[in-house]
Amino acid sequence: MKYLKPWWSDGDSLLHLTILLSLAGLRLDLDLDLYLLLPPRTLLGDELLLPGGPTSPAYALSPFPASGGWGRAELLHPKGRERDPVAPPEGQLLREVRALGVPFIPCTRVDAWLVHSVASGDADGAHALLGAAAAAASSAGGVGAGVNGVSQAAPGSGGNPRAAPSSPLAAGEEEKAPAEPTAQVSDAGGHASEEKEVLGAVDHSSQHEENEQRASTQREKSLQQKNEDENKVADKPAWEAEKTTEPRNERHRNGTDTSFSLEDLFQLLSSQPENPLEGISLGDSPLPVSINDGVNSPTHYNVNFSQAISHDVNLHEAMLLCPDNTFRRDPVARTSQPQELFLQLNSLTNPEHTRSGTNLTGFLPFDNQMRNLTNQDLLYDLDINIFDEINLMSLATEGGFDPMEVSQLFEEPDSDSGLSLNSSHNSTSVTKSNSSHSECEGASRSSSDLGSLSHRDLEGAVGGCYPEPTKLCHMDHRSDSHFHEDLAFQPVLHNHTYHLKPSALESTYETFSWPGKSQKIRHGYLNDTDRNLSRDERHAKALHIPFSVDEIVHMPVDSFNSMLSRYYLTDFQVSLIRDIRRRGKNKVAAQNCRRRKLDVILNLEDDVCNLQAKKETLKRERSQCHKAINIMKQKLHDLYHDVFSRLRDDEGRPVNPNQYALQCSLDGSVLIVPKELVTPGQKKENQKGKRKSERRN
DNA sequence: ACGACATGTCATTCG
DNA sequence: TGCGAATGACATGTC
Repeated sequence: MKYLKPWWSDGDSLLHLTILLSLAGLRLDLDLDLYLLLPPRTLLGDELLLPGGPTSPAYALSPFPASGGWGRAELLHPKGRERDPVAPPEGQLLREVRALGVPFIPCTRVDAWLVHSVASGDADGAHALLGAAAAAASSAGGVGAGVNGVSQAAPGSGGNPRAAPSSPLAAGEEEKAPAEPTAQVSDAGGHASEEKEVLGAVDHSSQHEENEQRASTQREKSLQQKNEDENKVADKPAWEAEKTTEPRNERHRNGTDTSFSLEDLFQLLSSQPENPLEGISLGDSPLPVSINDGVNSPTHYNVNFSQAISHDVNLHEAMLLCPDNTFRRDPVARTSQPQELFLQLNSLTNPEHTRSGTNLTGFLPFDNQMRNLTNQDLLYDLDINIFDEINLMSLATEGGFDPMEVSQLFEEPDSDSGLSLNSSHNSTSVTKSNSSHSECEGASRSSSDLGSLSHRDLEGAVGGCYPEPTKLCHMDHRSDSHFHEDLAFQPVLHNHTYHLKPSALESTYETFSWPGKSQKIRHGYLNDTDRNLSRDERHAKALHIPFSVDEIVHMPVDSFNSMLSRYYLTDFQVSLIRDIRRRGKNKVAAQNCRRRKLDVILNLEDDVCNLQAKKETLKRERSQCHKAINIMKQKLHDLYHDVFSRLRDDEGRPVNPNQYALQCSLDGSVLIVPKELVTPGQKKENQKGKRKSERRN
């Protein structure tokens, strides 16, 4: 446990709760479900306890921290509300919310949590959550000056909360004055020192025990101060603050107004459609809050929502896979989002009012609205895009895709359905997260279905979320509604895809055409991931073929045929799979063929070289042989003449070599034979040798 | 702009 | 007859 020492120590006003959320930390932990339970009448001087809080405040808000603590960020009530080191059941948490009458701040994904609550049957808890929201909305009077003041009070953020990590440090100078009873709005000057202190308290785990003791002591002190302030506030009705004509921000600045309605909060939220929290500067001073959730009696306390609320926590951004969602990116759309979000909230609480055009100020009491709600209403209205994605997924798995539909889908550049090639991947990740889903108490009655899927098989599949054959067959027999209900929990589960780059969904718009010679992929629409995929891989992905291309191509024919028979595949999918297999095999064959051809060419070239070398060698050998032969012949010729020069006839005269020849007999004897008697062959040889010797001479 | 080269694909043949 | 391998021919992308 870590105690965050408050940066106000005057203790004469209601507590200005500022939870310093590290923007960077939140960006890194966007899947954290953050709830801020802000106990009423928490006094200034109370210490902020972040159960299970590790080193980072943002991380400490995780509902499932590694330490096992219950990641609620709450103020320890001076009256001694004991922290609960053990994670309470979800329903208990919701009941606590309702019992306390405190608002929940829709940080990161509390709305997703709401879906989870509804889906898990905890309608009461969902109502409690919605109650606070609806109560705030019901009193909405438009975006007031206070809201604007808050929004304008974030010069350091530059309108981009992500770009202003230092904005919490840039809170107003006025807040440094301990005499200020309440924090001022619009002071973007800095809680620098305070935050440093807080962060320091968090980071130095070695001082943990010391901090805890100090916290305990200070809680006792603050308890007295809080009771005093509580009495002061109790004397001032909540509506009184509303009566004043003084601009809210001015009132805040002057410290004369210590109330801040949840309406203000939701006006802030609704004024920022893209990110309900975007316009709230971390440097904003605490806003006095007057809470009336429509269920419990009004309570008053001050919180610094500006710092308690995190950025980058819009449900659409956190849950859906639409990083390039025009809903968020389009500046024009942004301007229209406040009402849209508000209307969504309205429709959430009472769809009929929305349809009938009830304005924002015409809300029925929350309880009346909520009684008319069903879980399906809630699920439907929470985010229709989720079901768009689900429907398309089920279409792929159950009915297959019509080529024209697929083509139309992919060629629609303005499509904002969220269904994309990446979304299918996303579905995979969502499916994988069912394990964590099942960890949630009462999470889902169908989690076992999806949770039983083989991840190993899914990982290799091109199409993303596909079960094993037997599981798929089972799923096919389920009703659509059931299937959708299962998948409806996806947004509630941890979805880590919102860090995708805006280009991640560009592949959605890839031109899809059936394989053909004239086909040309418009790579401009492909993201880096899909650009690396082959055409067949993209097609298989688009048609949600539940096998990887490698499997399709390299699988033995028997396994391949049995696989096709085991899966419910459309003719279109089967045709594509067979084409993929054919093309894949032919591609390999072509590669092998070219490799062999190249090898043959190389071998032939080697043969040529070898033969040429051999030819040269033979030439040399032949030349050497000729030389040797000539030498021998010359020696024979010389010997011949030498022999004749020594020969004498019977009369002692030299023998004429032109008239006689030497002839070797078989027994080794040498005879002098007249040339007339020499055989023709011997004669020719003798003549040849004679001519050669003459030429040589 | 052009050619060389690599690669994928189709059509066809062959075993 | 079906299938896979092999291969020529063509198209396309890249350098």
